[in-house]
Amino acid sequence: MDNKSELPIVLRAAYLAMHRMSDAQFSPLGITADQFVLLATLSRGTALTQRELARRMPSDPSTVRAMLVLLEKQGLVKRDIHPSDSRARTVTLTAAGKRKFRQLWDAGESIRTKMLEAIQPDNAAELIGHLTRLAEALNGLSLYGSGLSQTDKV
Amino acid sequence: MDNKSELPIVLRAAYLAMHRMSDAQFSPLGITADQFVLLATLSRGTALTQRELARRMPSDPSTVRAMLVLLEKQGLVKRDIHPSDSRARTVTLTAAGKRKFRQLWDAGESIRTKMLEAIQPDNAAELIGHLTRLAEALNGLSLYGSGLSQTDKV
DNA sequence: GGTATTTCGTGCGTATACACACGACTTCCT
DNA sequence: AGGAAGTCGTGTGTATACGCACGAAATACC
Repeated sequence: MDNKSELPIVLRAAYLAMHRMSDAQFSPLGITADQFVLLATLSRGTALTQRELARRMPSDPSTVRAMLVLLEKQGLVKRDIHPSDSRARTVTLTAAGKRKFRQLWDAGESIRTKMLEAIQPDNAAELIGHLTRLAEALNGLSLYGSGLSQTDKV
Repeated sequence: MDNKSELPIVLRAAYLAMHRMSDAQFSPLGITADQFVLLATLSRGTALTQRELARRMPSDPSTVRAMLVLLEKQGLVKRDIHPSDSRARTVTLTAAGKRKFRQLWDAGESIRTKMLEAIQPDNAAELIGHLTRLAEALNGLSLYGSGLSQTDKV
């Protein structure tokens, strides 16, 4: 099988493996891998709208809503009405949410370390570059460069 | 954000982008991205059991079962009782399944090309190697302590 | 200003992903 | 042989992922 055919397969395999391991690692804390991504995204941006949160994850707005409902039940996030746009709702981490995220971050350290070691740390920057370009090409737009409110670090 | 923290994020972004794009591309043919993976796996192995099929995808046996039920309804796969093990069922592509897979393969060519171009073809082998090692490391990762649980399948 | 368009969140439907438990069957061990 | 242990497929439950359609509200346009 040539490279062109194999690339999608190994990309899928690597992601699913990471996802499974993350789910298992976070499970004792009552959080899924995807919920961790949401919390992490929230921890880096304040009072995001659901739409903007979905764009940054990246994920679908209706998926994000379902996740927020569950996280709200656990008291980890809070949804308020947007101050200037009554259609929108702003999402923020609660104190419990921030605390939980710190625990999750620590719990995930072993996975991040394992990943970095697997590819040899020297290759990380390059791999990240490739994956980023891959995502950009497939999305047809830049993940970090285009459009909307772009107020934080890149 | 350092490399260690960013790698999981871009891996996720790249996979989801590929998955979304594939779903959109295959949708006119009535097939999902994951169903394509299943059909592709079947096209490379004859009379696999559901378990073996799940292992190769890789995916969960119960997920594979649900997918097979749908694909069977479409007449693309066939499930027979295993000749020597009455617990198991062997799965094969029907003629319609093979035909559909060829169409899907062609329909997916543009995505594979786009992916290869995004990373520059010269880097493909290296990227594949990194992702493969990533998946292997994560699949063999023990949750408790420094593990020695090994995946020792063929 | 008033209307057309766009955007936001919601709700619904389908398909994955995986854990877990269960019954049926096979294999292993003695 | 016969019981114990492992394996296969099934069924159920929860959480994503995403498309689509809806009502409400903001924005654009004339």
